Amino acid sequence: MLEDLDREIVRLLCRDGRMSYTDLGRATGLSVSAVHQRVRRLEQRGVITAYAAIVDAAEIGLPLTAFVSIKPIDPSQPDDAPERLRDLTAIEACHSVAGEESYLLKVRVGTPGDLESLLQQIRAAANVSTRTMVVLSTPYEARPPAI
Amino acid sequence: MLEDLDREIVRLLCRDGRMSYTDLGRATGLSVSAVHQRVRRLEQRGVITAYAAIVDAAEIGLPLTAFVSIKPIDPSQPDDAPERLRDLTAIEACHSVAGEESYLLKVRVGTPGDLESLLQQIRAAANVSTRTMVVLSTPYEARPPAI
DNA sequence: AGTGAAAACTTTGGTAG
DNA sequence: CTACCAAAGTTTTCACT
Repeated sequence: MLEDLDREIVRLLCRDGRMSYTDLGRATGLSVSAVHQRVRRLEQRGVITAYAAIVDAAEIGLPLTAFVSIKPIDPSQPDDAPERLRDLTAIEACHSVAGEESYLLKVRVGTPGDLESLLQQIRAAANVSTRTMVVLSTPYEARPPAI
Repeated sequence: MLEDLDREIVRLLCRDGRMSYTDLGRATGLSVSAVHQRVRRLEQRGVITAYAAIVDAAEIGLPLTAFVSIKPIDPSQPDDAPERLRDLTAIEACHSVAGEESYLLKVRVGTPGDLESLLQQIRAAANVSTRTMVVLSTPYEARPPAI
């Protein structure tokens, strides 16, 4: 699926997305231009999809995280909940899941009041019922994959 | 909580973690050194905690994502599940949650067989029962916060 | 696929407004 | 806090293997 050198490059960039090609070259035993070419290929193939700063949500005014699972109220309607919810930027992720409920959303807001109004918006926009798991603390998150 | 300029810098770096200080300066109207200093301060204050490449999990051999909620079998025992589970690198995130269950884990594995053995390891390591929501597809994920 | 080298650009630290 | 400068380092492209 992925060659050893590429795996190692991806592994390093998951741990430090700003690592320089010089350092990647040193770490992999490749020249700067060889690493550069491999990284570009990984980006083009869609293995690496983006680079991002990881931020402490509480520090940017979003101290309240929750997981919201949703269930259609009328299961005969077409299921386009992800598109209907796309503009609610408090929703960080939307996963289609097997089981009782149809989607699991991860949301981040500032206050319980914000969560309440977000849930109302979700229910109205997607015609769904919601079940909410409020996050009390996050021992760890966004750990790099074991590759 | 966070000044307008800092908010804008954080916003830009969440969208492109490899953006140069030169470009951040252009985007914010600051000089390179002013941006540089602000970014360093944001890192030191713990607002920006890391930079990471975002990777397509399927492309690196982890096509199966699941959310596993866990409940202690013996609620009188001390609750140190996060530490007991820390070495299971297939666990990407661990959130303490309000409600029926005590933690919600996000896990990534290669195959259903890997998920089965991971669940056994989770139950054995933390003395918990598990409930698993298998992810069928992910319309979106890791969207940058709305700040 | 890989290397090495040159030009353009970025980072970083000092100094000063 | 911000700006400017200059040295050191990095990125990017290209010719060659």
